[in-house]
Amino acid sequence: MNVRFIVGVMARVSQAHLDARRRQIIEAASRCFARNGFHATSMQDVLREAQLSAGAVYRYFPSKDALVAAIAERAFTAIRAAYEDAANATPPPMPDVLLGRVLGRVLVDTVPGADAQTFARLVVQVWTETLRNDLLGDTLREGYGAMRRVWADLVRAYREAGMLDSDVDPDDMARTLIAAAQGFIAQQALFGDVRVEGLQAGLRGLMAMRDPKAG
Amino acid sequence: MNVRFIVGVMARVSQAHLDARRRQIIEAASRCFARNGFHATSMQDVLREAQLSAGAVYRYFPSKDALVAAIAERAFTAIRAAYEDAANATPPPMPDVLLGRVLGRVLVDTVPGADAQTFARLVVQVWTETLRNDLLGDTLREGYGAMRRVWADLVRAYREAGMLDSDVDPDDMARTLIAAAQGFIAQQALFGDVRVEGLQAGLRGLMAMRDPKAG
DNA sequence: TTGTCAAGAATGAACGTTCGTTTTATCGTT
DNA sequence: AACGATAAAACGAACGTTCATTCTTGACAA
Repeated sequence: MNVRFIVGVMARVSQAHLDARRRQIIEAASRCFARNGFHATSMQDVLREAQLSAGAVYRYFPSKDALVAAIAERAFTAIRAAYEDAANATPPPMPDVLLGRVLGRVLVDTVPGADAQTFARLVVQVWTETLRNDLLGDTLREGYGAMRRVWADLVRAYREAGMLDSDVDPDDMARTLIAAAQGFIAQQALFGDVRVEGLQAGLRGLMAMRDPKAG
Repeated sequence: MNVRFIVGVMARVSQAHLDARRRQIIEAASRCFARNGFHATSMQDVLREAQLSAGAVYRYFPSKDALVAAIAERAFTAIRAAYEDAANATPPPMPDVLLGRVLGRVLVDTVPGADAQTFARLVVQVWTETLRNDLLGDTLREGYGAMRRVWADLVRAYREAGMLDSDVDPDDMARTLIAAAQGFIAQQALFGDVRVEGLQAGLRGLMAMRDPKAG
């Protein structure tokens, strides 16, 4: 018995070909899913978009669910990286700069092939899928929890640097900043006419507010 | 010939009964759709949840799409009313109070039968449906545009009252406030452990920030 | 008040279609 | 020639919807 039977025989096409096919499928499916959602998109739709047959696609992904999971994980990874990179900057940038970096990276850099709105739509579709897929839900909650902790540390750094005149709970403020980012992504998905600079201006406006009735 | 043949005979059951049935179907379907989304929920699921037969449901709604549309419109109406009521208060409340009123009303008052997370999940599902249903998409964009105008006026009122030390574009700031609300709804849907008071604290934290490098 | 009856309300099995997936045949590379 | 990669047809299952039928309601005659 040849050892190659254990480790597998050489593939008939190059690894680069296999990788390219896989990416071709994922990108075509992403476009379909962003457009119509995971469940209103049929495998036939994906096959047509990828210009591939059923047999070809099912060689790379064992099921539609696996394809959905792969695409969701891809989105998770991109978003989490963007959030963490932005938070790692020292000294901590002001919220408008911080969110600008996160959203600039998420909506522009992560998907070179697709436009920002397509990716934003995919993100919203992934949100809904996490509501019914416990595995995806756990992944999302885990990532969100980690992000909240990192950003809460950032809020503490604001206070220590004298940039924040308030004893606000760092976790509350982290959640609020993340909510602003999520809302921006939702608007990008739903309306498509948003600019990161607009959100940044709005945040600076909020930071410039004061209550005349307060001390 | 009796005149009743012209205006139609009396209904065999009371209008109250018909209204109750219709509400029963809508609420059962809302629970299903919030749980699994519009397309991963089968009519059989809805029938089971409503404890009704197919024929009964199809007497009240001509198709699944019509049921989806009715539920989406219902969510639109509730949300738009919450936003506009909050903005009509004079003098304009600070953003934390404003968003607290919107979200308190949207997530608590609008759906007495369902809990806040169920309604939030339904809202996110409606978002994704507007991406593929042009009719719903137009309704959403129309409502969002109206909301932006109302809230931009509110930002102008802030400035005139001396509560906002910035020449920020009112529309940018309106979008940002709405984004915060949308992000909160997303978090309520996805994680379910959010409190409106937390968002309000976070907004007050943002308003208490200042850049030591700036003038 | 009670009994009768037409019509509306509700049922659930069955329909045609489309789904995700599998199987079979062909192509292309080594 | 051999075998993996792809195409294309075909599969059972599940979908939304329909329809022949049964149940229920309420007006009206007695």
